[in-house]
Amino acid sequence: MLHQKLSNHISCGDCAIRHRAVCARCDDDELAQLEAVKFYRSYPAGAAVVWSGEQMDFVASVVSGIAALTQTMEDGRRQMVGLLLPSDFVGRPGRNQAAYDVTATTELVMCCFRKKPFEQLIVKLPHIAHRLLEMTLDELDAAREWMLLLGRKTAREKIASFLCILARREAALHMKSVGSTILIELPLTREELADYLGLTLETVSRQISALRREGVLNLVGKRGISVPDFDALQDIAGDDVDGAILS
Amino acid sequence: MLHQKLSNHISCGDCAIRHRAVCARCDDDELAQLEAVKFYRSYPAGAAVVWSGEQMDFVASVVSGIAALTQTMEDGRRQMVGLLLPSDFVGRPGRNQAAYDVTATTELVMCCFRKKPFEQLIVKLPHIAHRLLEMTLDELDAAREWMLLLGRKTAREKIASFLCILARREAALHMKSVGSTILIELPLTREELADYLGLTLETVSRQISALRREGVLNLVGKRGISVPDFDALQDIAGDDVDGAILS
DNA sequence: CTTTGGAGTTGATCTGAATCAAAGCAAGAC
DNA sequence: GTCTTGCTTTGATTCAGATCAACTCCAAAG
Repeated sequence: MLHQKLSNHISCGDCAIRHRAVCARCDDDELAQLEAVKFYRSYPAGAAVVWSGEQMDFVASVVSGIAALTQTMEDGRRQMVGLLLPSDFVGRPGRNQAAYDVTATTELVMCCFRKKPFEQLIVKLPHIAHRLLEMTLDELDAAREWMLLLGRKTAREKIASFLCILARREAALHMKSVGSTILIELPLTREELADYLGLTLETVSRQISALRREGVLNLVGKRGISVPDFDALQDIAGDDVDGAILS
Repeated sequence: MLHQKLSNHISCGDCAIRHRAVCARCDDDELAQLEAVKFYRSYPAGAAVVWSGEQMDFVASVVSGIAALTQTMEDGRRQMVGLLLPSDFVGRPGRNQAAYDVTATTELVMCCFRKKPFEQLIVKLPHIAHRLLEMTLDELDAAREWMLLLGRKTAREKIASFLCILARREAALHMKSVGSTILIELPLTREELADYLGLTLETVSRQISALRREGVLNLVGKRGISVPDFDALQDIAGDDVDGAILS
């Protein structure tokens, strides 16, 4: 990695961007500058953050909760093009209009920076630009992985792939190995899932049911899914596992 | 834009990256440093530049010709995830292995930089990182546009969308308005087109034939396509035209 | 010239996912 | 309690695009 491994050596605790996106190398003075243009916003589940084409005078980092980027065609067909998890970045420096609909799919807290001063800071503090580049490249890789899913995978594989991603994340968060049973909390409704995977909500429901019948997963309420055998799921996902890149 | 509008104030003429990707703000000394780690490579149409997972000790910029990024599943299903046009950037600073198969779809010339020294230059010359960020964000937007195409558009719309992109590019290159008849030279075979659009080559062929029968386009040889009425094509593509973002 | 082979087209058939339609199920409102 | 209401599941049917299979075209090789 260009950047030293992310660390929490700056104690602040409440704002992901200070930890991850921006500040791993900030000194106190620089931090103070960021601090000056920072503010928080929170949204209830389902709320819109901005609509595509609207003025957007801030950039932001997700602190907690999950936000979705979606594109919509005139006739109503929708495609989710990004899922923003804590520490992910929203908004494009140098652009004034939102390029996508941004909505909160769960309760959401974002740490925002007014755009003008943030852009000035990018120029003044080169390591912020580096970190942004690093993050953008990661998003680009994720988007390309998703293109393979959208273009070539079957409904069954799409569902399995998505659950695999959530499961890996879950395992990483709790520092557990992916061996034992993993409990996933779906952050999306069936319809949102369909919009993410390029399917209809009926197909999503059917495929989840099919996997349940086969014992690959168990439903825990409506949003919970437990995966007893992660390898089986990964197998169904059809992912090119050796494609894991070591940075 | 973060960066001042791209200009050719540095006269070199033979290398896109010096014009566009990197050097719009370089002074002579900085240019010399870039020059020292630069070399050219050319590939015939169809040649592989690198395979996914291989060691890749350089980054590069396309000078002329077109390269494709593709992902492949174990069973052979392929999805193209990027089309690199002149001045586009290949390779990720900080990563040693290629993440995708990179192949030349036409005769291709690339301007390469050895990776280690290039990475040092990124740190030393902040505006290079800015320009890379700018380019990566553009690619991310393009990828997300493509996700909508792959997930939600019909075969007919996919073909029309792709031709629209080529036509717009063609019109921009020749500084012509998109009003009159545009002649497009397809840089891909039907099979590559299918891999790009998430279709089979038969469907691609059928849809092109259908558009020809309807008079939306004319075939000129095998690779040439003329579009008498660009608006009609754009209409079929179903693009959200008002989504055009002003930077 | 003929042969060969790669690229493209076209046709017949099949199938996975969409569409249309009807229940089921839980949580909150009243 | 029972009535909404939003989300989800399930079933029947349809259809766009995949698959399988010929066939055409053209350029390069012999």
